[in-house]
Amino acid sequence: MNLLKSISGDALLDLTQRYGQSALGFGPPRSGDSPARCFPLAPSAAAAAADFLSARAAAKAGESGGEHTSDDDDGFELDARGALGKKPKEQRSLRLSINARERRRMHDLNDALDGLRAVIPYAHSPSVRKLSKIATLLLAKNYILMQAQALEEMRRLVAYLNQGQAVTSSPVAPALAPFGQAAVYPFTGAALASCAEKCAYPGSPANLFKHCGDKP
DNA sequence: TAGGCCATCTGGTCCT
DNA sequence: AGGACCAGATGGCCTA
Repeated sequence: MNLLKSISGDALLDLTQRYGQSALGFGPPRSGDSPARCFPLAPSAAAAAADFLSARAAAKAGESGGEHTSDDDDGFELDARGALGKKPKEQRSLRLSINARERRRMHDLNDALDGLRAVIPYAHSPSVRKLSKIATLLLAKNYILMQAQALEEMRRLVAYLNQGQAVTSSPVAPALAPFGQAAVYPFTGAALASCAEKCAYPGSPANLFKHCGDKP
């Protein structure tokens, strides 16, 4: 939490105002939260759940006449009933595969957000509601800014100590020497260029993780 | 009950 | 042509 106290800016203010302390891990658990809400489903389970939800939505739409179409919903039946003619089965299966792909894509996105939640400082507990998507992104942004600020302060401190060493030959400064500019600020100059080159993103999501080792 | 958050479907656009 | 990405629409669940 001390780290969070250092996070400044409108985003955090907004977060704390909108989510209260619960967003930062100190709020009471929300009794209504289902386990599925706090623990994202595994992809296979999520797909199964999605199929179940689709079927349920279709059933509901069928009985309520709602406009929200789904896999088994009115679109094709209307065509069959109406004057537009029946849609070919190929179009139907194409639509289903597109839906499945989009679902998978969104699950991947959610997995990535979960990964982000895992590394930003807030209480990770089953009794604490997980951060919303927007809260996760805003908190992550501020956390990054805070870390950059801390690095900058560290760099200044090391520079100061090294300066003192030049004058007094203090034994402390040599010990800190390995943590000099390049080591403390690894994302500048050649290091940054090297990283950018290694982690280049040549257009395919699969390539994004090739060098970084976060994903297969 | 209103509002927030979310999952899903869908059609459009861009890229490979 | 097929896949990725995006934004809008819709409905469900939950909390205040």
